[in-house]
Parts: sequence; structure tokens; C-alpha cells
Amino acid sequence: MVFAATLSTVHEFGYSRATVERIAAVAGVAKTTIYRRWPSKGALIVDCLLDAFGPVPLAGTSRAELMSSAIRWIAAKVGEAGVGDAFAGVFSDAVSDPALRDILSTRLQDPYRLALQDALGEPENRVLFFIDVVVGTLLHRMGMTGEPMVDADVTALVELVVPYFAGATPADRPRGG
Amino acid sequence: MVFAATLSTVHEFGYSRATVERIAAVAGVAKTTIYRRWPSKGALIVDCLLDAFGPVPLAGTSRAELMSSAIRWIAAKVGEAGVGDAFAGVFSDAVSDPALRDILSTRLQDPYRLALQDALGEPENRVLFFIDVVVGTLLHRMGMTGEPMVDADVTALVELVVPYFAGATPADRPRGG
DNA sequence: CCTTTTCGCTACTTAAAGTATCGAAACCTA
DNA sequence: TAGGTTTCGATACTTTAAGTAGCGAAAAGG
Repeated sequence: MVFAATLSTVHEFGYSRATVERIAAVAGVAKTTIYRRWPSKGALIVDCLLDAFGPVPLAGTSRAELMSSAIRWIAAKVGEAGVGDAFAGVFSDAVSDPALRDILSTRLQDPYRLALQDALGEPENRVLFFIDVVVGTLLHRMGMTGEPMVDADVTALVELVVPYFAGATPADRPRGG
Repeated sequence: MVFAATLSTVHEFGYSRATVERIAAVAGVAKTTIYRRWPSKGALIVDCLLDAFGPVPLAGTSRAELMSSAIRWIAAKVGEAGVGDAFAGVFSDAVSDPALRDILSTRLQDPYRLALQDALGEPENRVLFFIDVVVGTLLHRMGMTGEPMVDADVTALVELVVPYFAGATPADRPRGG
């Protein structure tokens, strides 16, 4: 399977040394086959992340429980072998690649943004801010240290974010809407 | 000046298309001269960011004012032409380059971390978490949209972070120390 | 069994990081 | 000013990786 080969190669070699040729070799296919199915390395990684993440488990009845479970879920996913590296790597590539940025935003972020908007009843810009904070924090730690965030800090992130979003209804915060 | 040429080239072409050759051409020097002074493109960018940032202005007497001014300062810096792209780009490169990660952590992050530890009286892991949240959020927005965070969202970031860190003394939060 | 589609392989182009070398220019020092 | 030293510019090179082209073999499906 190409996705499994992608994650294990990224895990073993890091993002930029996980070349398409290496991934293809591990997957037992030819490099050209990869490029027949995905237009670029970035698009492959995004699809691989989509496969690895799956849908958000929006567990819990209260807004606080929903947010807490979502944060812990994405933190755990980022901590999985290869996933954090792949995520941070493709994100980095997107910085100077508008086409990849569009893929990342449309294919990866939007589904989760919409699910969160629906579950939390928050407007788009608030959910985008929520994602910026949560994902940005996790990726910054990953990028700076090479290691995923430890549980204690994920808990701190939950305790930082949840009261801000759950502590008041959106209408109470002028900047929210 | 090489730093000015670096920022303007990154601003014009984006991070990965701001090649060392282009930067050198804009600066009016030879590529080899760049490589005589900096061991890698990443190291050049880090020194360029150090030059662009300068020291943290730790204005304000209260912890809340200190944090608020620091957040708005770094947000404004990230919004300057070329700075955000350069920051996000070098950060991305560091993901799969341990040597660059070390340069980034030691030369760029540590001075600000130490200044904040001193000014806020928070332990290292708390300040690192603070930096993860603030810088991670700003860079995630920059990376996802290609644009720096607007003022309203910077204000939201201040209102998210400051109460968490300033609302109680560190000892009140078991996870902090 | 024949057609159509997919796949593997080899070879190629292009781009960018980083290196080597050499001669010229700038800069001290007397 | 002359001689030595260090720095710089220019050219050319190596290496790595993304992405492409084209061909022949192997499936797949009627």
C-alpha cells in the first residue's frame, strides 16, 4: 500500500529525504505509477494524511467535551509514526507553493473545519482560529523539537483553548463573529 | 546589504524560489560570498530573522501587559514583508534537517525564551509552551493562507493566551511547573 | 482471443543546494 | 609606494530530487 509505505519512509528518513523514488520502492511500485495517481509529492502526502486521520471523532455532548476530544485526537494523530513529520513537512512545502496550499486547505482542512463548525455552532473564522491555534501549536512543537507534544502539554493546550471557546457563547465575544 | 536582499527576494519569490543565487544577485555579491559567510541557506535566513526581529520589547509592568506586547510585537514582525515567509520557510526546512533545527532553536528561539523566562518568572517548559502557541498559531495562519494574521485575530490570540498565563500564578497550575 | 488500460522501467529535463578553483581586487603594513 | 595577505567575484562543477516522456509488458475485460 502506497500510504503505508509513505508514512514508514517519512518516519525513517524524514520528510525531505523521503523521496518519491524511495516511497515507490518501499511500496513495490514504480515512481511513475505514483505520479500517475498523484500530481505531486505534496498531493500524495495530503491524501496519505487524509487516510491516516479519518473523520474527526466528535465525541461528547458539551462543547467543552467536543473540543477536548478533538484536540486530543489530533494531538494523538500527529504523534503517530511518520504522521507528524509528514504533516509538518507538507505544511512547510505549502508555504511557498500556492497550488499545494490550496490542496492542503481544500482537501485536508476544509472537511474538518466544516465538521467543527457544525458540531460547535461557531462561525468559519472562529473555527479557523481554533485550528490555527491547535494545529499550529502541535506542529511548532514537532518542528522545533522533532518530537510530538507530550501528554502534559496537550492537556495544557486543552485547558488553554477550551475555556476560551466554551466559556462563553460566541455572541459574548465581539471578535468572534 | 545581504539581509535586505534576502527579505525582499523572499517576499517577491516566496521561500523556496528565493534561491541563494537570486539573493546574491539582488545583494550584488556572488553566491560563493554568501556561502563563505553562512554555512547554509537556513543559517542565512535565521541570521536575517535575528536581524529583522531584534530584541523583544518587554514593555509593561504587569505580566498581562508584558505578554500582550510580546504577542503583538511578534505578530507585527511576522506580518512584515518577507519576514513571515522566511520564518515559515526556514521552520519548514528544519522539520527534516536536525542541524537547521538546532540553529533555529539555539540562535533564534533561546534568546527570546530566556528573556521571557526572566521577565515573566515562568519555568522553561511553560515559556516553550507559550512560544509554541503564539508562534505556531501565527505561522499556521501564514502557511495556510499565505497572509499574516489580521489584527482582530491577533487580539483574539492575546485574549486566549494572556488569561491562561496571567490569570493565575504559575504555582496554581500543576501542569505548568 | 483481442482490445484497452494500467504498470514498470529506463532515460531524461530542470532546479537548486552546496563545493572547488583561480584570478582580481581591496586592504593592511612597512 | 611596494609587497604580502585576505577577501571577493566568476565560472564551472557535483549532487539530489522533483517531475516527464516513451516504450514494451502485463493485466483486465469483453
